[in-house]
Amino acid sequence: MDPQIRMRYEARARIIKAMAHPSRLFIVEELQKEERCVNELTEMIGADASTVSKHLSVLKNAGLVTDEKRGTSIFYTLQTPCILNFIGCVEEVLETNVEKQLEIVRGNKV
Amino acid sequence: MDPQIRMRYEARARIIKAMAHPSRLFIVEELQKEERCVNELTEMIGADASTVSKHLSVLKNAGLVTDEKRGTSIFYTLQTPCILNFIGCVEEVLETNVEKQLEIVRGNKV
DNA sequence: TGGCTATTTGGCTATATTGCCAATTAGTGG
DNA sequence: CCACTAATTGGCAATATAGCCAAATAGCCA
Repeated sequence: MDPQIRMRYEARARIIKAMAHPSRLFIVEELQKEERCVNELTEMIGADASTVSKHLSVLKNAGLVTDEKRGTSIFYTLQTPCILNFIGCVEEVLETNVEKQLEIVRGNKV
Repeated sequence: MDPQIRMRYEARARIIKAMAHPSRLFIVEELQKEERCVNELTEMIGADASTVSKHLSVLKNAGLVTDEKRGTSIFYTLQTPCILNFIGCVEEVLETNVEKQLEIVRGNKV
């Protein structure tokens, strides 16, 4: 593959990889509703604060969220409204997979 | 986080993770145009055939592609047309990121 | 059957990711 | 200034991923 083309795919993959984790996916969806500070997200997720902080930094480095300090808290905001389509498509895939399994269980494919 | 909710996010993350690799992203986009056999994809990507085969199995396990044997070749087909939105959103993020960098370089933020 | 091509699998190493703890930084209020 | 809370960073161990080679499998055709 041409190096320039490869770089293009690497850039895209980096963005996608930033979302490829349950907690980060949760954060993205939660921030879709409203901005949240690290503490709130930490409680919701139920992991160590440092873990959540690192997840947030991954999302931030990918350009998916931005942060703003207010008082002692840092609030994170989603930067990409189109993520909605993203999740929608993923759900579609999941549904299709389950349907396929159902077919197998029912024996329609045999 | 509630275990059931967590499982939901884990399922979604698995799908997304399947796409979070340059070569697999390339494959997905290529299959959007037309079905391809392993050999064709291997030549396009320029990696070892076994590597490409493993990437394809990741995509297959995620339910993103299906395979069909014809002759000695195995053709892979994309199962999820909505992936288009996916990539579109990722591109949007990339563009926004570059724009932000541009602003920083130009000093508009200072 | 034997040789050929296409593909997958096993095995291995190198690298990346995750998540916790401990320590640090930074703002806030008494 | 001190104590307190919020958040990040460094470090470490466990686990996962990637990609190559070698070997196995499978279909095709002479």
